[in-house]
Amino acid sequence: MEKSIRQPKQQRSIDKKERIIKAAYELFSENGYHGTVTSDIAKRAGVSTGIVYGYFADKRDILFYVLKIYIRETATPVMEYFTSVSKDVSLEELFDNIITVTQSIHQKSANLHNILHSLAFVNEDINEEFLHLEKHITVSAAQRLNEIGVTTERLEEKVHIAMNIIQDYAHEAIYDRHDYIDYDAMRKDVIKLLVSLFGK
Amino acid sequence: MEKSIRQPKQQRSIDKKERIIKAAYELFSENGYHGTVTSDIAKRAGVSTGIVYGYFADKRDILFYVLKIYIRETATPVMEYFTSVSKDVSLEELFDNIITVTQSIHQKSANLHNILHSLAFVNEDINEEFLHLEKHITVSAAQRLNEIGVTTERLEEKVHIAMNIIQDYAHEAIYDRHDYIDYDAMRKDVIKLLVSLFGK
Amino acid sequence: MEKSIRQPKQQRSIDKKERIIKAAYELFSENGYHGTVTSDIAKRAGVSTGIVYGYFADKRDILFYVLKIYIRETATPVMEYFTSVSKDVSLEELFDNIITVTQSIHQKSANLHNILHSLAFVNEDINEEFLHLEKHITVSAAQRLNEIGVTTERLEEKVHIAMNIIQDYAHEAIYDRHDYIDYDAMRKDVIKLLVSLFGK
Amino acid sequence: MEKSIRQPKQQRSIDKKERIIKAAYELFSENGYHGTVTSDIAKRAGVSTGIVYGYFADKRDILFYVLKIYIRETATPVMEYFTSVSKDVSLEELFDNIITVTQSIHQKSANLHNILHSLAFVNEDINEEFLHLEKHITVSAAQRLNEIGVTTERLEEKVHIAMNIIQDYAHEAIYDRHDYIDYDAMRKDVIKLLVSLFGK
DNA sequence: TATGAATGAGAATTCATTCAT
DNA sequence: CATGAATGAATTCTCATTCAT
Repeated sequence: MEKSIRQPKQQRSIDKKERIIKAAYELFSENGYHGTVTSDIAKRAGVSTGIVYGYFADKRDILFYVLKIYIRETATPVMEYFTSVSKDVSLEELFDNIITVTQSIHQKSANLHNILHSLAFVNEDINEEFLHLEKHITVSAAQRLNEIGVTTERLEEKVHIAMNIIQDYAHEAIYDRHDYIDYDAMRKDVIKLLVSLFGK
Repeated sequence: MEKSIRQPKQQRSIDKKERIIKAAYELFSENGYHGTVTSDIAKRAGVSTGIVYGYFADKRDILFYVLKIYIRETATPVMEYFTSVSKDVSLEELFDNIITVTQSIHQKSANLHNILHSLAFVNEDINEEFLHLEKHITVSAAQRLNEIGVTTERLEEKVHIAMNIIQDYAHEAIYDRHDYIDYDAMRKDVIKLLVSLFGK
Repeated sequence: MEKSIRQPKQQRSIDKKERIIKAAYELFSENGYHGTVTSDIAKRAGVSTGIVYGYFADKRDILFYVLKIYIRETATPVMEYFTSVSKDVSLEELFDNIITVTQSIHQKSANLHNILHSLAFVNEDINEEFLHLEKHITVSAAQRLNEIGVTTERLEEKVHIAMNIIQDYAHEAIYDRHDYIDYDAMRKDVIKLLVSLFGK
Repeated sequence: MEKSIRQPKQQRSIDKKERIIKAAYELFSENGYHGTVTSDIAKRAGVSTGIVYGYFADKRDILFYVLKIYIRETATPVMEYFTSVSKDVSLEELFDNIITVTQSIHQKSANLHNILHSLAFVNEDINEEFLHLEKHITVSAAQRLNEIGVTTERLEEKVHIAMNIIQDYAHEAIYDRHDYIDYDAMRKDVIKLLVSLFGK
């Protein structure tokens, strides 16, 4: 007796499915996965509890869709910047812009970032998805850097390091807010460091 | 109706409290906070379910103690290394050793690391604790680096950056295991980068 | 706010109502009443969920119609045999044939038989229907046996007993399949017993 | 993370487990399995909903225990009668007594009988249990009849037939209550028939 | 102090039935 | 008449916390 998940064809239904995902996205960000109950998702989406299970197999399935949105939102802006950037951009400018983009992403979803990452430990599917995302970004970024003239060895390893540095900075600058840290000064150090990472 | 949490004076009681914390530490690492039920903590600690609430206000309180242990275990080895290291150590050697130490820490508690960090979003107390830890390490490390002869400006900002790089590397090297990444080569890049961060 | 159940006049509608009953019949047989969900009935009938409630008051109402079909299918073949059988048939042959007929009925609806009977306990209407069916068969059979020359006293009581024996045998022979029972030999015993029940 | 079902050692606990089974027994009899909700079982047993799942894996597990009680209650009195009866009892008396015993059993659990039997169609475990019960009774009864001097062939087949006749009679006499049937007269016919089944 | 059985509020999920289109 | 998405009450089961012993 298989459970059939509605495949929304009508625009109205698509809207509804997306409203549910959006509501879950917000609530997971605010209260975590375990701190969010399905009926609240439904309520915020403006639908009944029942219909949630018309669109999703279970609560975890909703999480999975949220994860996909998160990944899309995370990856897209950086990728777009990479593809749009001129080949003779300076490394300083390149990283400065990437940090800006990354920060704006973090602004809206840094909570979710950690929540999803911590779930990745318990859930193999989520972990897979993150690994895949990282690979995608790393490979693309490495290729693009190469086109831009970065010819250093072990480009992928360096991209990984760079990604981490950028994300950590973006994260810190938004959240941690240690009062003894000057985040603007720190940003300059970060950029200088990144340049030295890829420079000769 | 005041709820009095036992302040264990007897050694037996101290042992018991610590056994509970240890059991929780392990189970939270293995299954996450929400994947761990209190009775299992009690069982692993070899005590009754009820007595857990003699030593802790509630489940979250246990988490808090686990966090403290985690922080102690995380901070101590690095701090110890710093205080024991000779003043004329090279930056390469210094960072190489710190990475080694950090990796051995992550080896046993990387799961918990993320679990705790994701809970920090929902729980202000936990967040405070992490901020405090970071400050402590940053300040101490900066001071020690200064003694060693690192005289660069904005030392604390740089220490922050360095901490992040080291932790990310340790984390990646243990978990992510992308097959297209050579983690030993990456390590060399990381060290070089750290040296360039603090070097002139 | 009267809920009006459609009285289908159009042939198309009659078909549809019957398709629903048929689908329910099949699904109740396969999965029981509680194991069948209305939307599956609709799906198998090739109609929408909603229209089911155009033809039936509620799920129980469908069951009631299924019951009627079941009763018709159960009673008809035996009754037909009785009316068609020659007056000078031997009791052996008579019962042998009735067993054959009963078995072919059970073949297709023995599951439903039990499912309906167990629901009869909870639902008075269903119980009534069964009592009525039994009465109908008993009276008709008794009369026919009389015509055939069976003149024993308390014919109706004996018919009841006979009905039970035949149904149990048919049921056992199809389902129970104890490996220590020889069902063909058993059948001979049953027939002999039935003959002795009505014989002098 | 296995779910541990309490194995009650204390008498108090045993009482409680049995109270739950008893409550379920009654409620299943009254309203069927699907018509009974777990919280009602708890309520009637005078316990909390939660503790029910301390003693039973799930609702179906309770059913299984009820089934075992039912089977014990059903089998025991007949078996006891068989073992206690004198070897030179007449078949008339033997069957008369068995009918009496069977009737008293049905008096209290005829509803449950059908409810369980209908669940047996959907649940293989329950079906197994019933087959096993039938085999047990059949074999024991056949053996005992043999000791009493019944030497007819195919004894087990005949015992099966007899069991069915007796149970149907007991059931009818209690429930059906067709007004055109004289159940006392019917009883005499049943006994005569049973005697003729085993007699020479 | 210690036990572990007991509590009961709360969470996920289902499904008969309704209703907007 | 027909559709099938939507509703929401009801149900099973869990687990942090309490309490009788």
